[in-house]
Amino acid sequence: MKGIKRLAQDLNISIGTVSRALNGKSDVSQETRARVMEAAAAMGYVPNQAGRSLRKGNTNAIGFIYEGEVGTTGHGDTFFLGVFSGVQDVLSRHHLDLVVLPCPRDDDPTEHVRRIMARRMVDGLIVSATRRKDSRIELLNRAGIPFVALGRSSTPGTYPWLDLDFAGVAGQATDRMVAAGHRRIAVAVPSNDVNLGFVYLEGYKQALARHGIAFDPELVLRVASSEEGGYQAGHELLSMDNRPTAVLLIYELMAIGLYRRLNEAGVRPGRDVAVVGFRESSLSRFLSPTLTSYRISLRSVGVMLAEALLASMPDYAEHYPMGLVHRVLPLELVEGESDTTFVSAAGRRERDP
Amino acid sequence: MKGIKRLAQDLNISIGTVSRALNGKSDVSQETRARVMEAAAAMGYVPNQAGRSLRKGNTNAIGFIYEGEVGTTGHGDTFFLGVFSGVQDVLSRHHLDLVVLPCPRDDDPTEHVRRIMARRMVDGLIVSATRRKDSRIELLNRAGIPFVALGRSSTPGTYPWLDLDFAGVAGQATDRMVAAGHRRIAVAVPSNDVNLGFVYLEGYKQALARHGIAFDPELVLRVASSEEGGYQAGHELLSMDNRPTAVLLIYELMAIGLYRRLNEAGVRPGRDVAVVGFRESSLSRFLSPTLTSYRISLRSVGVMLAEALLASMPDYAEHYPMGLVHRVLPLELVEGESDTTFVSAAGRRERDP
DNA sequence: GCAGGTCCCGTAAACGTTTACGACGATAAG
DNA sequence: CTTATCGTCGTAAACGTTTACGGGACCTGC
Repeated sequence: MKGIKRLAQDLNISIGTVSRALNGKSDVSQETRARVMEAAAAMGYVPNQAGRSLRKGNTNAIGFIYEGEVGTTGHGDTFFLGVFSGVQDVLSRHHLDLVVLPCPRDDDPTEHVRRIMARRMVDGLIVSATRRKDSRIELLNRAGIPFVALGRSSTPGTYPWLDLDFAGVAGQATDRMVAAGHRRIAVAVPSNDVNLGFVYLEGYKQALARHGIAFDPELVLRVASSEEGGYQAGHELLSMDNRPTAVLLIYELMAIGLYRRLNEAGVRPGRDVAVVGFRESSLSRFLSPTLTSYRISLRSVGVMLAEALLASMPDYAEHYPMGLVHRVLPLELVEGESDTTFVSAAGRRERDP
Repeated sequence: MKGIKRLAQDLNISIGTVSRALNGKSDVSQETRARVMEAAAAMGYVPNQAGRSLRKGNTNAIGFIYEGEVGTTGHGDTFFLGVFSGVQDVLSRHHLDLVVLPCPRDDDPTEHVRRIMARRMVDGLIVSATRRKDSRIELLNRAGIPFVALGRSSTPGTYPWLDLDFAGVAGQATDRMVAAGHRRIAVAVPSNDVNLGFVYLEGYKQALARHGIAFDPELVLRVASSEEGGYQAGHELLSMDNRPTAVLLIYELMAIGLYRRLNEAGVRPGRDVAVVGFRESSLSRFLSPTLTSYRISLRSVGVMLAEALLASMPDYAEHYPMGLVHRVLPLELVEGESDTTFVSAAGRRERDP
């Protein structure tokens, strides 16, 4: 005999009472509750999840959907572990498990979500790398499964989402470059249709418009969000006849490849070309020149994602009275040498034409 | 009405027959089997996992235990996503899910495993970052839960494990350095008691012994496996009175910090100091100088981990007739500039003392 | 015509929980 | 003393599946 039945037998109590005692229901005396708790602790009793799920219709698990393929997410491969960590911090407080559900690379993302839903293996979902028009969101909306999106989408519906302020950051970075005297500013964005690339480009365009600079499509470098992509971006940069004097990277890791390509060509990053990147890690300050970048704590992103999700789930909403979360998270500027050195150089160039 | 019952009702068949048809049991006619299959596909029936788990006593899920904290694993934070990807590739073929179970950072790892086992939420486990003496393994061994360890451990028991050949790699790298004329070779290993650090150091020591070079404990740099740790290693290196001419890094990412620290001091990596690192990513070849490193496909590590685990699980062993896996995976040398340039420099130094 | 075998299929129990419902005793109110 | 109220607890059904068991229909060979 196992589980709650064993516990009940040992204590000469009915299993119903044991269950009520463990779940903190009101109709059980203080004394028996104490006895049950003690006995449960003694035998290391942990409720069987399958039995509970079957009866209650939930699973005590939250799914995290991402795409395992490097470079397709617009983040590269170091992004998610930090986020997982934050998500798990919150979930563990509620005895919820994190189920990571990478979309197999030969599978259609929409079909992936459909299967997950059908199996009813999670109570809620975190879906990342949202596309500009995302049929997964449509699907989840119709199904009524609680979920939160990391990254906005133009797909309508009342669901919580979080996003990094890539528009703002692209705008600020552009402002910063313009203020330093740059006129031709290149921008490296993911080559796929992930939404953040679009958002990022918008911020860049609007900033250009503010400063009366015409948008030149040639300056948009569509590459992978990796070292490789950075190298590629450097390559394209160097091959332009009217070479840009600054370049914005959407992902920090790209700086490694970009630096290399520029150095190969004898072009010094931070001096001949200003570089700005995004995303947290200690990487930026160990590059040479140190990278000016916009930082955000990935763990905190994970924490907020989890909180936004729980806030939208009836069973947990009381702990997270934040309603429907639509939040754009700001990033923090960390000045490095990769563009500040250039400021004077650009200034000089401006001063004596 | 839902699930299999609904299906049975629609077809005027008993639910038992429907279940048998779906599960490919023998005692069901070809005709009814076809009808059931068709109807199931039509209504998009997917068996309820909770019901099935309760009855069968399994969960169709595999857990992956790792420690979320950056720097404590000996790998840093980009390691696992690649491995996950490979694991998932194999699991999805068997309709198994991957449940990622990061050990909360304020939690005891052993207690973490104990809880997971008690909840019976997975059919098998992959446990990473094994310690030299690992009580988690002891626990799992006693409980008889199928698991595979990534990284050997001195804890006894008959369980499958995989390991990267850090001993061999440290030995080869040392040989290589000695052949290039180096005598004082520093080595950077994780500051915690993760087993691979120990293994790595052993390979290094044995290689030294082969060449008749005395082991100098001062040359062992115990730092975090991160950019930061690399910087720290560089710092310690520079502060030595009799400075080593070569340094082995256990983790590629450390090279970034090391390079920076050396450059700050006007010491050129690859020329004044030879550097060798480990682990796959495109990082190595985008550093300057390109890093000589030992490479392995993380995805393939994941694939092998999953296969080794399934081979030890009765229900899946038939597909993976490999028995109990004890395998040390070799890494492949990728020559870069970070030590080859030095070969001649060291040679010169050797030649005219 | 009868024993034995084969092929399908239905019945019902079981997995471990939660929870609606009712029962019991004790106490309080009338 | 009766009746209502309250606090506590046991009973049993339900969640969706799988599977051991048995039974009916049909065929075979004597």
